Amino acid sequence: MARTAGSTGTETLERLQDAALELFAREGYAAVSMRAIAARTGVQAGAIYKYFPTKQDILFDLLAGHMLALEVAWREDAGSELSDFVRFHVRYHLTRPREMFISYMELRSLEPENFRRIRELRRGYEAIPRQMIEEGIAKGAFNVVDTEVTTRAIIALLNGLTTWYREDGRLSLDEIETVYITLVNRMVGAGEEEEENV
Amino acid sequence: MARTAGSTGTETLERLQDAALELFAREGYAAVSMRAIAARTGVQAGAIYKYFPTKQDILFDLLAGHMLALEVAWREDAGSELSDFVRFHVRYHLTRPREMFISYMELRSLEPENFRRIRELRRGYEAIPRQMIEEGIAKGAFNVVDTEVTTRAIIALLNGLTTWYREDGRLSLDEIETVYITLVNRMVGAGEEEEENV
DNA sequence: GCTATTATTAAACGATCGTTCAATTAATTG
DNA sequence: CAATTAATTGAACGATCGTTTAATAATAGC
Repeated sequence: MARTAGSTGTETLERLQDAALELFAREGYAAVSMRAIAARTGVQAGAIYKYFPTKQDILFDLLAGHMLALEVAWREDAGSELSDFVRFHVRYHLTRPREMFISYMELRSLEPENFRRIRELRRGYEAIPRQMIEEGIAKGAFNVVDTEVTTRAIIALLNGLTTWYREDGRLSLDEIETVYITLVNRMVGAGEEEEENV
Repeated sequence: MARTAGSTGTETLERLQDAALELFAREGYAAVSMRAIAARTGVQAGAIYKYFPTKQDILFDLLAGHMLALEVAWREDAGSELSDFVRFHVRYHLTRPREMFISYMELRSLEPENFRRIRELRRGYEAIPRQMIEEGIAKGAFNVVDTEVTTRAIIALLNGLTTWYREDGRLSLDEIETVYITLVNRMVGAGEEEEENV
């Protein structure tokens, strides 16, 4: 009942977050106990409370951290075309499938105030393709039947990656990226001649 | 501690299933207690066990029932075109948003054997658009970059409806249906002239 | 090498979980 | 109207939940 040999705060914190990420992604927030997270980390449940005040905070920190990192990453290599966004989104998320999965799967496990905060971050990020689509339409580069439905459908398509993508699958990241860019270009009715120029 | 006035088995069963459907959709299977389902139905928790041997069976029956009803409904008004399937899928699910939502959200809450059974039903249903896409390609009516990714993307697009559709939203069922048919036609590269003939 | 400080354990808290069951009443049957 | 069956209650079961806390060992600072 005391400090264990070789333990440091930062390392335990990282291990806790990774364990929680893995378990939340696989079994869902509500189905994962603090003891399960602790066991996977190699500590007792009580030790978690040195790092997180509540179980809810573990989830919130994971989601908020992901959304903030996502925005930073976009700002670092942002492009102006919708295809730039699609490429970025696919590439970023396929290398972080667990974060992507819980980020849209566990929204409902957030308490009201936490939910509102993550939803705002989400809206900010989704405003990027939304604006690109609207500008493309305004410039006459795109041709869509309904802006709102098309935008939502494209966002759903991109988020839907989480439901079928498996890291060990036969499909390469490059291949998925290329196909998704083509699909989105077609959905917005981008000029047919250069449609395949991805 | 006895039978209540006016109670019948079939009505209580229906009320239990509706309560479970609503709660599972809103809070998630793991976060819903038997007592919560009972309270919404207007009975005590113990009464549920006259109708379901375990909590897991409530979920399984809901998912299996939905998948079977879905297949029956398709067989009743099946078409041969991909757009027929899209129309059917959108229309069927938008009138049953809770069933649609838990059917793909709560797969992971199923115990292994139950999961396998529902996954098989799901594969059977998703084989319908898959085959339509493959046939369209074989006939030269469709033009896709990658059959597998395109098929998965279209299925994800259709299932993604659950993530943003709200019954009280401003968008009409007809409007969403029409846009989705156009989007899918574009994704598969259906002949441009008649693309908009939905 | 002593002293803080940090990290952790192990036990315990009350609450809630899924589930069981004997008792009991309402409805049905003959 | 009596006997049977169907439906439900309410209490209880042990297990597990998130969380708290006192004790204590390992580390870091001087």
